[in-house]
Amino acid sequence: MPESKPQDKAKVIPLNDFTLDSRSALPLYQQIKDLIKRQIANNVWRLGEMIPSENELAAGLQVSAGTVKKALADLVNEGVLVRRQGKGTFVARPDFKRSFIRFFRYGLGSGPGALPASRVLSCRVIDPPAGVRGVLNLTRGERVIAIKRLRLLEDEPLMLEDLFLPRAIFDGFEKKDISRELLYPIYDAEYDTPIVWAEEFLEPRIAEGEAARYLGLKPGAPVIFIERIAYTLGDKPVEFRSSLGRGDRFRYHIELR
Amino acid sequence: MPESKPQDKAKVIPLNDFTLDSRSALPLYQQIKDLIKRQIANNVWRLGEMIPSENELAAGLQVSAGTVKKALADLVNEGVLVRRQGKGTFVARPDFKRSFIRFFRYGLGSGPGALPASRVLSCRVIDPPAGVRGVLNLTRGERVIAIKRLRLLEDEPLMLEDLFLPRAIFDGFEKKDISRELLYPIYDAEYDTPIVWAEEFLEPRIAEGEAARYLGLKPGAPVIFIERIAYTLGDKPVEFRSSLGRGDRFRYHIELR
DNA sequence: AAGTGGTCTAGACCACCAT
DNA sequence: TGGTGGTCTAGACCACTTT
Repeated sequence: MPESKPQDKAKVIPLNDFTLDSRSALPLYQQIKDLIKRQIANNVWRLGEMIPSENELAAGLQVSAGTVKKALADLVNEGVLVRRQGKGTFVARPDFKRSFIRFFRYGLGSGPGALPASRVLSCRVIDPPAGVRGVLNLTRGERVIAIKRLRLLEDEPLMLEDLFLPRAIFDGFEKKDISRELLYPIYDAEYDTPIVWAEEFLEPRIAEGEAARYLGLKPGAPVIFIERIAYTLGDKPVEFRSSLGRGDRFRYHIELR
Repeated sequence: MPESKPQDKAKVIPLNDFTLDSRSALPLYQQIKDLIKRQIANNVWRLGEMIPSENELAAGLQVSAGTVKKALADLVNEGVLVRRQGKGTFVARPDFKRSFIRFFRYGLGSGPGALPASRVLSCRVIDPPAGVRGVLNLTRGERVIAIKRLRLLEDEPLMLEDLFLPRAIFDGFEKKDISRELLYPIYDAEYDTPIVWAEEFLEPRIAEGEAARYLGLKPGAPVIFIERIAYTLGDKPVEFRSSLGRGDRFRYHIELR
């Protein structure tokens, strides 16, 4: 999915509502950063889309190009924007490079680029467990789509995953075939719910019962327990996953600087 | 340990050997960044010390202040430098905020700020195991100081740690009392070997035998296996640790953006 | 008061990309 | 060719720290 054109060709930059306060304690470039983040959070400038150019912003906001540059550079650094010489400035798509699930060793040769296939084990609309209701901020009585799937690579099981989605947002999702599809592009394209960021939690556990069977492990073997909460615009949680991964295929790496 | 004064009061900025090439393909600010990193790697500008001011650098290198600013801002962003208004620019000390060992839940209330005490179980000079020799780049026959210690908080065992140090660098270290000291400041102050960065690897395992006993776990309980390689200036590895941590006290968190 | 970094301006010139 | 971002300059003024 390549990036889109700038919004319309009209020169109407939708910055009308915004004016910068030069007497504010907040530096101008900070106000500009906040403004841009707000435009993104309000889905005025959407993921992957081009935003107004440096010059347009500077003119529209009545500040110097250098000040806009500083704001944009900061946001590039924070991973919010991407700039490409000759083309423009775009709202970044998060890439999840550091996600735990990228740190499962894959079979021979295939590095952490190959993506696991998945076998859906069950898919139902249910009343959420209390923990899930809390995490997803659901109202009492609101139901969720619950999907259990086994992710494998080269026919070897990697992870067993439980996925919970609010039905209010993802109605009908349970009827889709997701065994070969990436989920987040579907959320974005078909449910207008881009995933903007996520957090993950990891702890070690022991394989037991049904889970051990699915993963092809003896009970008592080490596994990694991962929880992920994924957020859409406005920091609204819209997906909860909890996964068990085979310990013998997992090794996480960080650099400390 | 506060930061030091600028090197001498003489205005002799040790940049004599360096000239920037304005015709180079590399932008000036990149050349400046490289130069500064080289000064740090060669221990000319030491950890925590002040480096020449923006104006001095600009004058010494015959570039505009803005260009120097850009280089310094980048290095601040990379965690190499710290700038303080009114005071100066300093070589940063790495803080290891994301280290795995910071993600052990501590006893009631005490967040990840409290530091575990340690009980040294053994401390000897030995011939290194093959793996350790490889990691530390040791010559054949070179010996290492091997320390095994139990780290605990509020008298509860947290981690069991094996530590390997090249004797050529840390001669005499084995005689120190390290049960209440942080190690890296000792490396820096007493062995002139500052730790500049490190990498860590994590995988889930099962507690067994002696390790289980030390950790107060039943055999078969989940544990976290962590390896750390710590590097001094010039990316030279000078410490190797491998640790086993109680799984029930560990939970790691990341944000994906 | 003198020195530091932090913000901001108003230019210039270049490299890259689309047309 | 015209528009984009990338680099660089030479200033100005401010806020903070130290002496």
